Amino acid sequence: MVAMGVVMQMKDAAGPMAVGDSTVGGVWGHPWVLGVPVVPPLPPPTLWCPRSPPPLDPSQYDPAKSGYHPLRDACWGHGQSVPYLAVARTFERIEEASARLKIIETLSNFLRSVLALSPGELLPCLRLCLNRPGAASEGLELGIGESLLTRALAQATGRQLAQIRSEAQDKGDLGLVAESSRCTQRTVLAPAPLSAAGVLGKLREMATMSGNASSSKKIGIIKGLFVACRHSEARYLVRSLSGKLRIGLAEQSVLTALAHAVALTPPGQGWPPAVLDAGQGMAPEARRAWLEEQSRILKQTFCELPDYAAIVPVLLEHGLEKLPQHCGITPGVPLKPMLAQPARGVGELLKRFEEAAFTCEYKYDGERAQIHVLESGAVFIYSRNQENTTAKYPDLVDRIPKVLKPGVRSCILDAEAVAWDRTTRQIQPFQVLMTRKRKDVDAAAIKVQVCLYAFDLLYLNGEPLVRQPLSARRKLLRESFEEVEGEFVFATSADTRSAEEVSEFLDKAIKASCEGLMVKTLEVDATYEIAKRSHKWLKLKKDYLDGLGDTLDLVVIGAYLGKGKRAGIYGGFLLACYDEESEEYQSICKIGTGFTEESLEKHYGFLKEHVLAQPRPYYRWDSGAAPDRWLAAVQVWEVKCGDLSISPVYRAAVGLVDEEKGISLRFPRFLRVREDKKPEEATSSTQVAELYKKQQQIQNQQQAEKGEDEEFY
DNA sequence: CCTGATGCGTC
DNA sequence: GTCGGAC
DNA sequence: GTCCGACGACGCATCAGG
Repeated sequence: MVAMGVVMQMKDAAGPMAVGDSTVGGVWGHPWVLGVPVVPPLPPPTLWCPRSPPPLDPSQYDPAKSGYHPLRDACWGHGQSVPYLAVARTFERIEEASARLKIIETLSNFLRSVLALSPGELLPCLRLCLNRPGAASEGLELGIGESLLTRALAQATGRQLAQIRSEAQDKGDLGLVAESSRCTQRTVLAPAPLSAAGVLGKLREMATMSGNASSSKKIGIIKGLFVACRHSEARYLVRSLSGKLRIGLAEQSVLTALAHAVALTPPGQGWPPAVLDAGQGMAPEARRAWLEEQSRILKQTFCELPDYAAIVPVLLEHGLEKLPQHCGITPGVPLKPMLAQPARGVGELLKRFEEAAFTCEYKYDGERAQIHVLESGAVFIYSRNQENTTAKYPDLVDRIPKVLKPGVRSCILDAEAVAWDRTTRQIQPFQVLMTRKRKDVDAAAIKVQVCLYAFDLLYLNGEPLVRQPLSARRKLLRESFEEVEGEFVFATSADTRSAEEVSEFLDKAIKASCEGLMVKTLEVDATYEIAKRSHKWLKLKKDYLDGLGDTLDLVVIGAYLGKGKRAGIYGGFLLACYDEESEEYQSICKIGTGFTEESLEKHYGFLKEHVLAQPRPYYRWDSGAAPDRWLAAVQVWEVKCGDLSISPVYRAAVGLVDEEKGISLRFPRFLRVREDKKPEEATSSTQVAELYKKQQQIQNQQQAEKGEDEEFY
């Protein structure tokens, strides 16, 4: 019954906001949005647009050309569906550029044509550009990865799987393989050209498929799309399916481009549109400032309502200026969370905040939880990325009403959900939290308890609080909730001023099983306006500080071929510690960050000379972490990490902490080559085990166990 | 029915 | 999550 | 400072295949 209730609530809240995307016709049919045909009946082109030139050849479409004209330079006609090739051409031009302004202008040009010619397809076009089939809260998953995609490609081209795989490794991009492979699928008739909306429709269709044989059905759809691909379409289709567009375009640039497009070529003008460049005649600086302001409006709205399905129809009907009147924070709809930037030391921190008053809070090692309480009493929980995690936390859903003080009718709360041991009354490691079930959780069967650490209040009783400073939000937070130990408490904080106080508080946080501190201004620049700056807060962790945190000296024993911008060189490496007892190198983690481009090139040049046909007999590893290339143990690297963890796949220090399992590193990054160390002088298994055991979290846990034992005897 | 591989989310 | 590159 | 895309460990959910 409880689960049922949750489901009902979710449906209710889906309400007006979660518009969703209706499937947009067939791949090649006319687009339908919200069940209404978006193509109005039109007289023949010659009658309504006498000077309309024949549409440009889509393969020549160039949204990056200077002086772009949304109608004349488009490659489709008014009311026609947007060719997928226009999208692919746009991606090509964007991929070629590295300057963001150029990228934004190119995308904006394409979107202006969509606005002028086929506004009903704006949403699917945006989704393709973002490479998301739907809003995060829709929970759509393609369920397509490299493996499935490679199989589909092999089938469509009639080539061997191994051949596709090896070419993909060489090129570092399955999309390029697809583009250069001839499709050998037979078709009775030449397939009709792909439309943007049609491709998105297929993506959404695949995302909703599940159950037996769903993989082969998906492969069938991919093959069908692939057959119809022309020019660069295959490249971007495959990249979309693999989830990595790799063209240097993502959310922020899409938002800017959309704002520019809507501002320059306003929707809702009828046909033919009178205004194609509303910025025409403006002085360059005035035009720049105006576009900047338009973009700010859209971004602010998007942060409060990150759902294009809700925003786009309003944009089309009312324009950009009036958008905030129609779209804003709504309980039940997740909003973008404030993020934090690393601070490399207390000094940097004080310098960044200058004279402004700030507060330090414990940084809890759990999962971000944005908790919505609706007027109806319904409770929803969202993750940092706006995924709906309500079903994962029925215990929290039940708990929230109990901690609300009288008079709180609706609110949005920012908090961290942390694993909590009720017996020892202690915080548990992140790894424990992750073992909770995620779907259809029965509150009565929960094994890992969770304590909520609340640190912000974004909405209260019908009023958004995001434009108020943290001091005011925090006051309301503390006034609106009742603390219950181990269930719902406010994040421990200290409104400090001096470096010494911050340092002391950091040590306290670590002793309390936290990762470090979050540092936030209280009054100055202290609003929760993500659009203005998404990383307003600072985070301070031991491992950010030079000379602090754990570093290990590890041996490179394997390498992985790089992808994307690391194509042609190694993109990651397998590291090992040295076990003096057995004289083995035991795998401990992979590493793929901390390198400059230059150092990566160097590593490739040096290590490719040490490739082995077989791993050495004295390498100990698990099939789950086998590298593309085995390497002779010739070089030691200094590596920094966050925590050390018990690992299901790595073998370091196996038998020392756990009988079966080895140890691995959380957040490993490359620091430098240790030219002065021989491989046998690398960090030993014993040392790894010691590092594991000396972690504060583990110490605290063991302390608690000891206490339990004493009580027992 | 069970198991391993894969996908995708958390950090 | 961390990090470096381009702007 | 912002934005983006390389890459990390790990665990649940799902599905193909034995």
